[in-house]
Amino acid sequence: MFELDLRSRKPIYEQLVDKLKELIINDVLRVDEKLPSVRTLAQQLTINPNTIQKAYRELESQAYIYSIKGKGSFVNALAKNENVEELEKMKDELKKLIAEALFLGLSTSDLYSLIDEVDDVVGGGYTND
Amino acid sequence: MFELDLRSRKPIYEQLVDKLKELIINDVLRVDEKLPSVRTLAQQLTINPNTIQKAYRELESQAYIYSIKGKGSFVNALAKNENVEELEKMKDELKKLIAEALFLGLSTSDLYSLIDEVDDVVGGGYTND
DNA sequence: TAACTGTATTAATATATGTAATACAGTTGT
DNA sequence: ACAACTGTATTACATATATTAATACAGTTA
Repeated sequence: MFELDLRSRKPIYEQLVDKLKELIINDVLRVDEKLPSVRTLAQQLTINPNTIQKAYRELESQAYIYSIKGKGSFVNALAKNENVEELEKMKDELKKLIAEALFLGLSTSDLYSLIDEVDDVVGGGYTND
Repeated sequence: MFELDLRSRKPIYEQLVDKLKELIINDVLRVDEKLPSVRTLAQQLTINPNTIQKAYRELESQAYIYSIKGKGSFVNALAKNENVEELEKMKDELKKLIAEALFLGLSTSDLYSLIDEVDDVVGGGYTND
């Protein structure tokens, strides 16, 4: 399904969260699609089930997935704009990064291009104009 | 000078790096201006000098400051576009965040606005058109 | 020389991360 | 009902990282 860098200083569960978000965002994992079970994925990646669970719990708290005891974990039909808190965090993070990028020499048009580039990839299906 | 959240899960030295970057980027700390000494700042913030040093070392490795033994640490006259490696990292991070932001419901025009907003604050003096 | 700078090292401690083993509860298909 | 699967929780242990502490060395400055 994907690969992890076990030697990275970045915690495994964080890598997992990032990768799964990526798959969900890029529509590789579709709404209501079942994710691998905690134990199955742990076996595939040869890491501990608890670590998977930690990642899933984090994804659930961010409303990317939902879990049902006995059934499994599934991709959430994400309510756009519902997660106001997450969205504000996101904006703050973006501002910081943008300021830093401008400082390092990127131009505003460089940044515009970056947005368009990403928007093309994700299909633009998420914009609410 | 600034405040830290000692209870945060984010390491103190990382908070320090972020805050100091912010001050440098927003021109509060100017080129060649002397930063507080390791020991002074440690005393002001009531944290350990080693923690300050760790932050300063990180800032130095990212070319935001330079340090001279016996004299002090100073804001660097940052060579724009020089730090190619940092810039690529930056772009990758930005792409991830942008994809996530679009997914969470932000529109491309929301993101454009965000860029303009930040650009106004930092004065636009860093764009290389 | 005294008092300041950055830098380095070693040790002790606390917290975070990951593994391991085990248990409990809900679902599904036989 | 049962077996085999799901998520979830707990406890313990090992390891890595973060932080403090004490101390030392080297360069600068008045």
